[in-house]
Amino acid sequence: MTPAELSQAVLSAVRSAVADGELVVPVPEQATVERPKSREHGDYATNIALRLAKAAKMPPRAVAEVLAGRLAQAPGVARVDVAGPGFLNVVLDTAAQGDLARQIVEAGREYGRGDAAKGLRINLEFVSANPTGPIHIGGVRWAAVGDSLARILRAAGADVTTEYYINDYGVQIDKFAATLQAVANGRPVPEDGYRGAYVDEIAKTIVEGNPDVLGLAEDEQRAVFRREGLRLMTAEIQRSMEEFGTHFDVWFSERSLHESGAVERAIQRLREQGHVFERDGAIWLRTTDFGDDKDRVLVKADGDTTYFASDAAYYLDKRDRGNETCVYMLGADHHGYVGRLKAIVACAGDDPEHNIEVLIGQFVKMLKDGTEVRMSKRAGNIITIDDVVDWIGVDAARYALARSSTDSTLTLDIDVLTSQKNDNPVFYVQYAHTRMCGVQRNAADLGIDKGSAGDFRPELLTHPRENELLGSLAEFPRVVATAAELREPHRVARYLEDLAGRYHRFYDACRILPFGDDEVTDLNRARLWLAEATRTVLANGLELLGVSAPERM
RNA sequence: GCGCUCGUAGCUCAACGGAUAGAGCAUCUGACUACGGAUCAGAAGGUUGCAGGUUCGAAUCCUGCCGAGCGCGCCA
Repeated sequence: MTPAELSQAVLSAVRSAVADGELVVPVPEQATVERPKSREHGDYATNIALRLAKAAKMPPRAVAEVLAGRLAQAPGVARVDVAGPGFLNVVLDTAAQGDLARQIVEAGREYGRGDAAKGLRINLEFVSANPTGPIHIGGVRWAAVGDSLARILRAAGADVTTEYYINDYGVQIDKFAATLQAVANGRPVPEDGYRGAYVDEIAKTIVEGNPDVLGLAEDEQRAVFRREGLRLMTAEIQRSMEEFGTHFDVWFSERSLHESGAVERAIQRLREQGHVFERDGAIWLRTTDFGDDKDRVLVKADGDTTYFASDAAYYLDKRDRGNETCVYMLGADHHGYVGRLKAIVACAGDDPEHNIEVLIGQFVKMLKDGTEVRMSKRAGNIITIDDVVDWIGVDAARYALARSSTDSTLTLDIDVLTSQKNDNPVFYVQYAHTRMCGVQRNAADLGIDKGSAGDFRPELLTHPRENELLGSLAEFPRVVATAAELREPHRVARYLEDLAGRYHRFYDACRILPFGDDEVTDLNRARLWLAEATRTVLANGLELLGVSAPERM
């Protein structure tokens, strides 16, 4: 008995009551069924009566009374009570609930996957940091969250392309090249240049790879440092991302948009849509037609195209590649772009409510000795993705960054990260997984097998801890679907922490394997099914977060 | 000034409009001669920034105020 099946049973009860004339309401499309916080409220509760009360012109409790008797007849339902303002509290038949363990074990890696986002072609762009330095802690948050979101959306059935936009065109790259050139020549870093050990390393690498470069004319030197600096830094970022378990299907070059003429074509297309105009010698897009607070320049009076023009071209390119929805994950410092990005979509004749989604995430704040560390790429005091991985490893880093909502700023204490690595909840989750693996090893040593599905006796799983564990396992598919729908990977992490806690408490209260030379009972085998089901969900969930599920720790 | 986001336990953070607002860390008290104690049991900790409103019900939605971060270029 899954929540989805129970939800259908609730709707059947409503239909039945309506058919009998005891309830005069339109039958709703969905009925929410949730796990009550308190076990006294049964295995599941539904607020359907509260929702229908107004339409039925009846008190909520009266509606509940009408539905309770009918719902109690559903297969797998043991009892239905009316409680509080009109909730229906449902107690499941033990065997019906316990059978879920078998379903999960048999589904294996497929358990949790669904079709909530089936048919959607989504382009997910995240990180996209300038290739003028290593990825810093802020970018790492997007790497962890974005990559998890891609995995979750795919689990929900979506066709996802992950993408990194390389800003390899424009003045920032020029400044980076100038910095490298200055350092290589032993000159001081320019006022608006970049600082940090990585600058010295890259400059050194370029000179080693191009021994003659310092003999070239200034302009020619600059070109070499520009080209090589960009190449090396991009490769470095790609290496960091892959080591972080974050894979991008497409590394998209901004410069390629200019070289291929895509920017020109984009402006032409927008012109044909009737939203382009000229003023003061520049070419503008009338984004204010679609809610932007001011119009935006596409081509400056000096003839250069703007970054905004690149954005427009990039969006159209993504769409031309078959992406139905383009998701942008941006930092809080870019929230001002939302209006103009949506306006691009609208100006192009697309639907800004469907073809684009802009997710704004807050910063990661770093604490050292109790005070905030202000980072600046220019000043060179950044904390990089490699630093964080060195301190706590990929698993702990990804988990720490992905377990909270991106709506709120996240504060990480460097002293805690570097010294007490055990306080990361990921270990709690991973340990639950290794515990089950340990039980399996012991079972194998003892020659104990959980037996075939036909011998599994789910009705023996009557302990309250077993019941709670089963209830949590049943939630997993809904958690994945909700995380995908709301674009909130942290829901998966929070769920896993809850599940791990229930497993640990079950493990503490319910002996799985027989003691000493005791006979192997059906209960032992039933618990092996339950434990294996839990291990499956923990592994599947950790996979969605890009975190390993170790067999030993 | 205008706009976006946020304000929840000492700290870090949860809670698709649902019942008594939850975890972890830190603090205190217990449980190791049987599945790995990176665990478990328990205690303590809150006027969800403040004030109104919407309704069966608000941390959540609306309005105003207070506070924090960020953004308002023919920069990228």
